[in-house]
Amino acid sequence: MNYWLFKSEPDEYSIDDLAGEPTGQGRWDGIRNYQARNLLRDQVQVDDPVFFYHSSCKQVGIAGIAQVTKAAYPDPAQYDPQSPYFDAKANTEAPRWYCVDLRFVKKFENPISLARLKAEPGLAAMVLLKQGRLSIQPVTDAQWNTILALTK
DNA sequence: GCCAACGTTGGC
DNA sequence: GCCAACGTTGGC
Repeated sequence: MNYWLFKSEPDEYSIDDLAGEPTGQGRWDGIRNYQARNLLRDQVQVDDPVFFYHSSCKQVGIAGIAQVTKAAYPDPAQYDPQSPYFDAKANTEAPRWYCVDLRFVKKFENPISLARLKAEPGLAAMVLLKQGRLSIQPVTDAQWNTILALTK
């Protein structure tokens, strides 16, 4: 089992959107970066816990927790010419892009801001702080626990 | 396979 | 809206 941090712009898809999914699950699609794709396809497993991170918004930071309910499968949006995530070079024999399904677990009463994460000495090695642009990131056990402690 | 040009992400 | 960081594209 691995811990993760997934980034989303809340204007596009927020933790409240996930919490409000009528089926109880949401699809994490639209990943169009190879490094993120590889992590999603090869390492993200069912039941892995995920920090839900809000980027490019008023309250940048970790908004809550989700959990993987379905491991990687080809992202249907890559085949849909109407979708902004359409990829003409993708085909069903050789999918390029993958997605997973998530369920909502909890929303933090107080989101943990990026500034707070930066201020925490134990988190200096976080991928988020080292390689800010990666949208699917591994989180170590120690980092996970350190961050959870900040919510209390 | 190098690398310049270009596009995107994302914090501020 | 600016701009730094960095990923991707494409000519050679």
